[in-house]
Amino acid sequence: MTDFNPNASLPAPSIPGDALPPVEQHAQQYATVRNAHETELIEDYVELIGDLLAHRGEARAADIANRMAVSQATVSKMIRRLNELELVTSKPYRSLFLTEAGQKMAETSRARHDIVLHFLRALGVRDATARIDAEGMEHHVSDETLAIMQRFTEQQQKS
Amino acid sequence: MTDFNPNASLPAPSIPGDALPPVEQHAQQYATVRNAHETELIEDYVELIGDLLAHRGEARAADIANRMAVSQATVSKMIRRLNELELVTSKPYRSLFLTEAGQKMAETSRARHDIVLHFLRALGVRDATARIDAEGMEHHVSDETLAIMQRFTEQQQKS
DNA sequence: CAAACAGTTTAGCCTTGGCTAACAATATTG
DNA sequence: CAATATTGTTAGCCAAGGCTAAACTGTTTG
Repeated sequence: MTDFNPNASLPAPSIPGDALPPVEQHAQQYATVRNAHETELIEDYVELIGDLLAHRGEARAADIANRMAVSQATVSKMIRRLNELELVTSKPYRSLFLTEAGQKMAETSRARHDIVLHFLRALGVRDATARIDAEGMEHHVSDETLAIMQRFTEQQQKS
Repeated sequence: MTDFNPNASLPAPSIPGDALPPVEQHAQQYATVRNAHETELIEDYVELIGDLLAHRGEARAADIANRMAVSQATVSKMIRRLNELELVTSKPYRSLFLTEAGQKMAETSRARHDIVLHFLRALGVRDATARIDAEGMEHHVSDETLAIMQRFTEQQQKS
């Protein structure tokens, strides 16, 4: 460590208490995030398919492509994966449907999503912003935090 | 739409107000998330490098690999990208340093991260959980929400 | 000061999740 | 009912972000 350090001055360790977490814990944080990323897209698809079925009665690849702002080819490929994972059933040129497992996942995702969305609104975030943030955040909120968010929202509504 | 619909009954549209958002808005949500994903890892690296420099005086590939729970090869490849993006400077086999742009990004990320972390703690989330959640959430929280979180945390501390 | 160890880089592989272009099937409509 | 429009699929491309194995550099130490 005899290197000249051009960053030596800033950013200064703002708060002494904010030292680096121990390596194992730090590693755990990143690993958890990476893990979430793997399932996140799958969940988004399943959740959207569930919503389309609930609100429209059918879920077509074209709708998904439009709503996700993604090409139909991408959706088609993804549907194959969802099939392999046994989350959806699909006949070519027909609406998609969710398997048992798919429905369970859709409900869980939807519930998560709603809790986060309602929480953000209860906090005072504008609706459009809340929707965007919720979409990104939902996969990274632990059950513990989720429970707290729900409680907060309920309390807010009472007053 | 003459298909038999095995999912017709559930999940029922729980709240009438929770209809699907208009296509453009919906698409915007997903696009924003996809966009965040592209920069997210970069920001994590830069933020971590900044932290290592601040707390340890140097940032070596091996430390990053350990803290991110990722192979050194992966870090090495990533550092090449960060170099191309002119966020870090590196001489082979020497500690990394941040460029101007890198420092700015590190500070912004750090600030974001801290706001989310302190907010979660103020909400009542346990420290270990808050750290994990913050790591995942930080890239998906809009400036608007961030401001609200900060205000909330301050209020909480006053009482 | 040579050998061993630690740290770094490179090469080459894999999967994911995008894309476009070309083709195939279904639906709509003149 | 044929032509056209819409929708879905396939093939083949790309970049990102992982990995292991092997080669190389630098440091430490017997």
